[in-house]
Amino acid sequence: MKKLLVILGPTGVGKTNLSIEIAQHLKSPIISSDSRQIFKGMTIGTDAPTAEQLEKVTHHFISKLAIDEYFSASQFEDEAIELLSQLYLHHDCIVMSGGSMLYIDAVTKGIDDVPDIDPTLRKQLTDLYEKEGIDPLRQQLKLRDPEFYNQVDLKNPKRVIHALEVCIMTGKPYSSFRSNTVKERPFEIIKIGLTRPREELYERINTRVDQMIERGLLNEAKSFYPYKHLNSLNTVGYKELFKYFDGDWTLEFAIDKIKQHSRNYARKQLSWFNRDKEIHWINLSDENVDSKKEIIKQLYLI
RNA sequence: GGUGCCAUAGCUCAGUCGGUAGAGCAAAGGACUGAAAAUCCUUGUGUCCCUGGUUCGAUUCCAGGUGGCACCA
Repeated sequence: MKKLLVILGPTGVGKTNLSIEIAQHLKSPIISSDSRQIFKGMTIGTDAPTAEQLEKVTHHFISKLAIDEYFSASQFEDEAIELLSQLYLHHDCIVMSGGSMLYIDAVTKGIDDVPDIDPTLRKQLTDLYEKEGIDPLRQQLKLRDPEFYNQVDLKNPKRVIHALEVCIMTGKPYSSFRSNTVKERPFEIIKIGLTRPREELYERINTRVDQMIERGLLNEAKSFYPYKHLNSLNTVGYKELFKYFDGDWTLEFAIDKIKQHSRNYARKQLSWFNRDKEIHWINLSDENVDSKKEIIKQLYLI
């Protein structure tokens, strides 16, 4: 059976380099599961693979979209699954690497099919939320989908809005689309989680941010400043610099915030990954372990 | 050297008319099914600077000390 080797882990742990080594060893391309590296030009701020690294191994879903293009975890699922079916014609094992939790789950577990949402409707509901708060949205959801109303985090506007827009769009309760099942894939999935001691990870994140600044993150962010309202740019490393460009923050403060928010993101990723019992963890700070060999070993154990 | 003000959570500070204390930020933990680097939730014991005095009881009042800031010499 064909295999999908998923290499995941918190930001800054060292996924990119190790993934390239593994992919070269397996003669596999890399499918990136990163919701921000997929956008063109966001290279320094997302620490996307460099031109040199891209030359070593073919990467998919890197610098693929313009920053104003809509994309979702579900689209990623469809496109990645389709791509995999083609790649498996010539490969037995494909490497997928990245840290976007929902994107990884979309491919490995699947996301339920929900009809496309009309952007006008989303805008309407978002406007309503901004004008009148979340209460009217909750009330509507309670009427249209009492089941989901009882499960959802009612304080989270994105969840409530999304459920409601599906209800309105389809005339059916959102919960009727939720199957709560893991999709069967025609390939085996091996998940390798890369980790490091918390302090070490944070140190790496901090120094990486300083390096991004040296590599020219300011110019990169400045070129996106006119598009700062786009979802793609609601991203750590950019949104803080926009505050600096706005004159709200000093540069020093903005850089500290990038570090802080990157650390918070890493913590959040770990929190998500920790409940996935299928992940085989490798501690990259453990010098007694040859990480590459360990991953290859895991690949053939399964 | 003199005078005044300040000293409380990792940081900035509030407060206790004397009964051992609480906000914001930070931090930690968690949730997560088509925006996910997004969005949201939960969590506050700390020699209340030190020593002595008054008091049943002091972080709170008083005295001295130490440190910081300001002003006057």
